[in-house]
Amino acid sequence: MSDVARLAGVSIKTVSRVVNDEPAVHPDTAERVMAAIEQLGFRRNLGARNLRRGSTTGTIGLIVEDVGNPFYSELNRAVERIATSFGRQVLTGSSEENSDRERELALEFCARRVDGILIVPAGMQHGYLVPEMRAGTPVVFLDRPAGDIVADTVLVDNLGGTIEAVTHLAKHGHRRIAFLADSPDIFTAAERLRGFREGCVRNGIPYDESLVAMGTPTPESVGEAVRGLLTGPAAATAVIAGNNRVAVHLLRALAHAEHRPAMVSFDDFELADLLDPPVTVIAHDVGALGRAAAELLFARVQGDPTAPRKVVLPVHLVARGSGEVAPT
Amino acid sequence: MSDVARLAGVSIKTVSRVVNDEPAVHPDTAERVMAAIEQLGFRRNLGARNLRRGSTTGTIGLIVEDVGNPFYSELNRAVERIATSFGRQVLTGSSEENSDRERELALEFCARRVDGILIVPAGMQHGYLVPEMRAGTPVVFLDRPAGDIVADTVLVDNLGGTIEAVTHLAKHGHRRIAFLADSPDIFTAAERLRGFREGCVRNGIPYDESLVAMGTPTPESVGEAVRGLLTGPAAATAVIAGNNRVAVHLLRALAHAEHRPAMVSFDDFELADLLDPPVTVIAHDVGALGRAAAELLFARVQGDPTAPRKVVLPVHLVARGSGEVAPT
DNA sequence: TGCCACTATGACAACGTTGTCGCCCGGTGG
DNA sequence: CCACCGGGCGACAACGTTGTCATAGTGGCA
Repeated sequence: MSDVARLAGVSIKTVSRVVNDEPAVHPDTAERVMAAIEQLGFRRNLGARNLRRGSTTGTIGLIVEDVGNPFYSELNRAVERIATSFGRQVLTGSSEENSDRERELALEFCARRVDGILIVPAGMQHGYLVPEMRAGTPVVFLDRPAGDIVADTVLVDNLGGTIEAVTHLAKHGHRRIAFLADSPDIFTAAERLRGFREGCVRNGIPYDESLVAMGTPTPESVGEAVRGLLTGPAAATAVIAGNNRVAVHLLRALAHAEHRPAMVSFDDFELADLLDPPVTVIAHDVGALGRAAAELLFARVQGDPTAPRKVVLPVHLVARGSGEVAPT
Repeated sequence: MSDVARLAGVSIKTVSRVVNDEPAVHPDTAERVMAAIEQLGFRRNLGARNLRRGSTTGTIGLIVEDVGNPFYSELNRAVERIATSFGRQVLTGSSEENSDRERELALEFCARRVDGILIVPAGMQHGYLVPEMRAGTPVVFLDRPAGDIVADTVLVDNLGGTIEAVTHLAKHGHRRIAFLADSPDIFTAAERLRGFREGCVRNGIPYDESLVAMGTPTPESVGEAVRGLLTGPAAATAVIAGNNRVAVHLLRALAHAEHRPAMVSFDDFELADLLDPPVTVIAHDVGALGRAAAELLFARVQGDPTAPRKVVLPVHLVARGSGEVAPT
């Protein structure tokens, strides 16, 4: 900036005025300064600017499990849209379902003085965020709640959705329904399991623990669960996949099975409608999840002082075929 | 920091020493400072630190067309992995295939003094980056080349892959092959079209422009193209989808068709193997693309002074069924 | 003519850090 | 006893900006 000032024959303050479109600069001077800026390829240092002004940095942090997972990338996109509309940029990070990594990312974002943080928590302990929140960094949890602190949260109706899935299958005559999901350490999986039990109760189906398989979904783990739960005389006639990852592995495991169970997947996913049979899903609007959380965050950034809110977004069953077959 | 210093009864420089693990601090003093830091919830301001040290900011920028597109989110993930291994964080942005937006994002990243930029360009003019690059911000283009400047670039073999797709279909007896792709303004689409023509030539198939439909893929545009190209007496017996978006729309448009053409998709996509018939694709390793670009970027960040490199990654055909049917 | 208002500009401090340098003190060797 | 050394610490400047205030010049008006 001082180079520009020297070249234009003005003080550095005048350069500052020009780059900030402040009035009270003579047009001729402004032009000379612009020319110098152009010639030197000057671009103002936003870091220094933010430091001096003590204002917001114009960035927010987003922590998800895996930015490469279509579910989270759609979330990312929705968040980015809102952030852009508020003139902010997004720092993203993948926690990889590791609470240490989550913490590391969150604290680094705080050190960068992001204006706020959106977080799909991996861990259950968030006391580490208390000082940061008290220091004025708003935090909104999405898809899963905070572990041990009170904070803004946006969730989907995991419980209701899974009850609906069970009821749907029961309506089509199924009494032996298997439930495959991610590790119960993950809030959404635990909640959906709760919905599964409740759904069984409501439909007069005895809850059978041996039809439940939970754990980090891999092709192998899901394949093994399929062999265990869906074969033999006591085999389940229907299966609920607890999230989109499980569903994909499940579909692959079932691809070459002689007879396939009825199936409902929690989470919609691309091409579900084009499979044979098309997959019935409990769909929720991932974009809406991201938007709601981001809008809540920006309300906080702009000083909304109301008590922490908890928003639960609705889900709905999309019947496509895989869930509407009778037990064999 | 001065609050911490006051509370601990030391100078602010000593606090700085403690947070930086500098030697020459008495253990007792360090402990007092740590306690004060804990009590006040102090976290050092990375912006101020970077300003003072004049060092790198520990961030890189990534500009893609749409962070929500599975292709780009996988890229994002690969880039993030490398960035993490170099201790950097990633600022992401979606250009939405708009060159003004691309430029805006890139320049804002520069204003934030990112250590480097990875960009899937939307536009063809990149002169605006020259001052930034000269000022020391390395830029690596990926998936598509820079428009009018010389810069590091990592691409995939669009030409060879499409030739391979045509050859594969020709080998199965097809002579009337349709080509559906994104707008020819997009490098990859143009290049794949070139491969399509070259593939026709090499296989002794007359290139028929009326079998080519290009443009931003929407369900409607692809549906219309399908009606035009794949029906009637002169209908194509096979079709090549120019990218994953086109492929998905194409599959949906074909879902209820009475007889379906043979099909090959450029870009692999999730569940392609589970469709009926499974979709034959020209696959390339998106993760490798992201890794190669990010590694090249960090080599530049660390001062690699060699001439700009151009890397072309190989692609390979994965035969799954949809491309191995004879013309009807 | 004298004064005021206003425009255009610059000097300087400050944002929160860290690099440089120098000071004080206790111990060590001559 | 003194010179010297090194450990521990603080004062100060500087990074690149911008807010505050001061100043010089200009034109208008009584």
